[in-house]
Amino acid sequence: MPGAPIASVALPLPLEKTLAYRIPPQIESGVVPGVRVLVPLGDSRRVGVVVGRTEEPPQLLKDILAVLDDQPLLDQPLLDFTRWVSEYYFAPWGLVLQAALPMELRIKAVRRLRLLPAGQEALEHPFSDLTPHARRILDLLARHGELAESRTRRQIPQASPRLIEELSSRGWVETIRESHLPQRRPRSEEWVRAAGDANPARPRGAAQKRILDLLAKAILPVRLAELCELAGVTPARIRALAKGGRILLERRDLSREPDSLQLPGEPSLVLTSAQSDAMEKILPVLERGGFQPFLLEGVTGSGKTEVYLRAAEAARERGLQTLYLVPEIGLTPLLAGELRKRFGESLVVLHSGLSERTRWEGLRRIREGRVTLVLGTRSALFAPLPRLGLIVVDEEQDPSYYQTESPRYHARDGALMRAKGLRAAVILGSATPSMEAVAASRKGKFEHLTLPVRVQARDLPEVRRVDMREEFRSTGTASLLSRELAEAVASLRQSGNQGMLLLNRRGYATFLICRACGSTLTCPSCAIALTYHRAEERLLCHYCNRRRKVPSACPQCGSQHLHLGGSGTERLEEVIRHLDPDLRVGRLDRDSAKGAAQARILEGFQRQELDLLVGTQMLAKGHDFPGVTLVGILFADSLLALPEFRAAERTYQLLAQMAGRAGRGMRPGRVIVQAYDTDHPALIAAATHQPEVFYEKELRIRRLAEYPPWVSLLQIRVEHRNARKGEELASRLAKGLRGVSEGRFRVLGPAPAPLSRLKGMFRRQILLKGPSRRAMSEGVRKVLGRGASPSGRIRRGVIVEPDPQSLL
DNA sequence: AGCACGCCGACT
DNA sequence: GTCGGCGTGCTC
Repeated sequence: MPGAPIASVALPLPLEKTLAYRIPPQIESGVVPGVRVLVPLGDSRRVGVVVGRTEEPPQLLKDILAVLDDQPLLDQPLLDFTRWVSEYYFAPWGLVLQAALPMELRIKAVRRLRLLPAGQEALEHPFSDLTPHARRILDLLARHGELAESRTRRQIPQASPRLIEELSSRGWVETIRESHLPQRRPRSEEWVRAAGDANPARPRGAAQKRILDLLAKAILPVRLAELCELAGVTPARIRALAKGGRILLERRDLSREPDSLQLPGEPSLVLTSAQSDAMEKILPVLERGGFQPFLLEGVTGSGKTEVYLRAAEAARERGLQTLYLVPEIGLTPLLAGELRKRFGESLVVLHSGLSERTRWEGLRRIREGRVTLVLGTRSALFAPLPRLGLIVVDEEQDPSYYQTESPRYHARDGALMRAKGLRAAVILGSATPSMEAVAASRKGKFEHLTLPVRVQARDLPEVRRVDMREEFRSTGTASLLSRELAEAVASLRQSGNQGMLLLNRRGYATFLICRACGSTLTCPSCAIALTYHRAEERLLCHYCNRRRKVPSACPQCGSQHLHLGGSGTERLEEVIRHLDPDLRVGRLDRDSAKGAAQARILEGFQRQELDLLVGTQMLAKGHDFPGVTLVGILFADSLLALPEFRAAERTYQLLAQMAGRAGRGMRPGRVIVQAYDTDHPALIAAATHQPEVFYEKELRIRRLAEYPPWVSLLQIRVEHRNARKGEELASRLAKGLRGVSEGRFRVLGPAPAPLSRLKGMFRRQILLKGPSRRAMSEGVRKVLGRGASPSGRIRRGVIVEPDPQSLL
């Protein structure tokens, strides 16, 4: 059959290549790039995305079974962008597409089991040689007739694939394969609005208050799902409120969604002169179009958000859409409210916490083209906006823009690339920019915009460094809190001020050591000390989450003299309670702030029901707390001990952010930084509010040590259950890479990773360093890619990370 | 990813 | 002697 058209289809599997399928004539017109198709693969069916057409047929091809969309889900530029991400980050194209269209590529392959007559007989026959497990399975199937394999396994855990295979080969049961495509054609959705009640009833409970507050802030009606999301409540809660008549629920027919209303915004704020200057740089770029990145540097409270919003409004006036990326959406309910006010229904919020349905709905609205602004986290980078003219990346230095699991990508770098392809503008905003952004603006690649002062000219807090070596020498004790910090905490209550203490380790004690033999309790599957959590009374591994009881004697030598060493937030909380039993203390870390608890703690603090909040770096993010006048940072230099080239940068950023939390109200703030290495540039710069001092020094260090932004890095990590085999593989790869490097890059290692074993896997790493990213990628492709493994299969246990964010 | 195939160690 | 681990190849 010559001349039959052939489509290239990317499947959400770890495949290096796309697969080719014949296009049956009946569906030919529908098979265009960007639509999903159902295709046969092996003996199952999969959903893939058509990425193009090919000519030469390899040989026997299968037919596309069905086209699943009337319209492409991705236009050509977006498709091109996903291909770039796939190539740059060594991630299978299909997996990148799946990240761009979450869930929609998944097809449920279900295996059902059915009892055959022979099986029925075997069951009834008294002398059949049925094992007890087999009998239970057949019995179950006899009762149900037919059952999904997963349900069978849930009821009878022994129903292994092997056993089922055996039952099937004996002709007792039959396995039937089915493929379910998720059906989703939502016809309507529910919206919530505040009842225009003259005398609104008082809210009962925190949840109700949150809901009503959010509604009041939003002014316009809000999607039910979105409100649930923002308030952290279930729809049932909101429905209950609606029953009471305090809010109104309305169902909207989606096929007739009204054009977005544009309400007059608030009387426009007067911009500071720095904000106006920034706008004057940005507006002409939006006017004439073309790729142009800006680095908008401004401390917390300097008004970056207003610049983003004005730029987005300007883009809207020119018929362009804006993508607004934030590190975490949970921290920005106020932002969402503000955007809703100014963009009304032309705003879509996208993030990974949304239900599948809500997200699908958001994507559908985006594709329809009436959306002018998308607010979202990392994965919103792939929002299918057809007229994207501006991308905002707020807090561009935030590590959560990097996705640590396949497909690995950096949303900030991706944003720059996507904008380049579309000839759009990018605003990267930060109070504490990444070294990369600073270097790029020095080189003139980014236009540097600065918002130097806080709005309303509030003073920066005084930052005091306390040398804990000195403290130990003078007091003779190793206390968690220096005298100065302890006093400051103790005086909080009478002054009516609030404080925050940052200690970047959760749990009670960071290790359990045997006084007799000196061994520390480590996780059996990770090369890491177990942390003692007092609330749970368990030892916890912070990497694999394994937990175990606290042994009463040392497993090594049997001694009972076990000592809890190192302090985490749990112990800090205890120390404070001891210091001042009347102080109202809250704790914010991953243990205390699971789910809705986080909002509750933050709210309690905001309402001044707590005097002091202790916690991990979760404290550094989040809302404004005007009552905070004291910020304490314990072990401020602890990150610096890590073998990480970004340690100083992260330390500086954390300290500067924390310092920004103090004194945001009218009262002056005070920051106490406790450390051993108080003279480190990161600490000095943060203490003296002189970012340029830090950046200058750090840039110099990075140049000497040959680290980004001066050179590019590419990390290859080999993970293997067997240490020896992992090492062999890593050595082979390193050798291969040296063979192809031709002096264009250096190959360091293989060496054991600093975290040498995690979840039972031994980890080794190879680091490539060089001026050209492309040269390194080519080298890797030569050694790992199609040439090395003709199958196009991606090697298991070999993780390629371009521009690694962390070398642990 | 899931699945089949083929190769070596520790059990009936 | 086989069961079953693991490494490798393949899916259009």
